[in-house]
Amino acid sequence: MPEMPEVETVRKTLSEIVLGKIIKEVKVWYPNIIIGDSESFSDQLKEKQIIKVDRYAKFLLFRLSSNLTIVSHLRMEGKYRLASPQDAKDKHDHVEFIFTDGTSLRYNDVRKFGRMQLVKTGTEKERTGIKKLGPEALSDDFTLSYFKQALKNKKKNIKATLLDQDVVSGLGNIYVDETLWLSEIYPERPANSLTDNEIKKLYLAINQIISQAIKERGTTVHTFLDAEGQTGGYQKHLKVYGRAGEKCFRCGNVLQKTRVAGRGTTFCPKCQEVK
DNA sequence: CATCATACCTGTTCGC
DNA sequence: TGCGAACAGGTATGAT
Repeated sequence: MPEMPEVETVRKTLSEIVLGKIIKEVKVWYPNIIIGDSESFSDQLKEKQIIKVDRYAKFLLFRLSSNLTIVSHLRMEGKYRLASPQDAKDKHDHVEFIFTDGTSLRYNDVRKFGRMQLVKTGTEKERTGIKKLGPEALSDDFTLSYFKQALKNKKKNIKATLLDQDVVSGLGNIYVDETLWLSEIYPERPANSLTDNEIKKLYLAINQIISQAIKERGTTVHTFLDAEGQTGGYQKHLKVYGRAGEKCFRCGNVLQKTRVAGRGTTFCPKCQEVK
C-alpha cells in the first residue's frame, strides 16, 4: 500500500513530529522487523538526534547524528505515530523510539512485513532493494528516453514491468492500474510491444497521477494513515482500483477484474483493448 | 541475466 | 451459522 505518494506523506508528517528529538531508548518488541541484530540496533541509537527525514522511492530515511541512517520500509501496513512510553502497547506495535522529552515514536504493523535497518549515512544505496532501484517517478532521471529504452528489452507484461522497482521506482499496484487505465493500455501487453506513442502516454500518465496523488496526500483504501493519523485524499480520484463491476468513467463499459503478475488487476476491457 | 513462484504475515471477505 | 480457503500486496529469495 504505501506507494511513493503515501510514503512521501508519511515523510512530511513525520518530519513535523520528530525533528530534533533525541533518542533515549529503543524498544524492539518484534525483532524480525529489524534487519541485523536488534540489540545492537537499539544500543547504537541511544543519544542520537533525528536531524532530517528523507525519502527514496518507497523507503524512509531517518538521518541521525553520528552519521547514522535508519532505512525504513513500510511494505504493506507499516505506520508511525507519536505516542507516550506510558501508553499501553497495541497488539501490533513492534518498535518504540523513546525520546528524551518524554514522547515516543511507535512503529505499528499489522502484518509485520515492514523492515528497518541501521546503516552508516551514505551507504544506504548499497543495501539490497535500494542498490538496483530504477529512477523515481517524477525525478529528473526518469526521462521519456530512459523509459523507452527500459521498456524496449522487457518481454514481460507492462503491469509486471511497472511494478518492477528496478525499471521505475515508486509505483505499486494501485497507481499501476490507474496509469494503465489513463493511458488506455491493456495490462498484459508485453512491455516491448508498446508503440512510442503509447509509451509517451504512459509516461505522462505516471507523472500526472503520482504528482496529483502526492498533492492529495496519498490514497487510503484500506488502512493507510500518515504519522498524524490522517487519511489520504486521492481515493476519490481512483478510476479503476476498487471499482470492478462498476462503469468505466470514460466509455461506460463494465470494469473487469483479473489477475496479472500475481496481483488483482482492474481495467476497462473496451478502453484498454488488446492491440 | 531475466523471469517467475513462493515466503513472509494477519485481518477480512468469500464460498459452501 | 460456521469454518476453512482465498485474498489483500511490496519485496527478498530461491528456482528455472
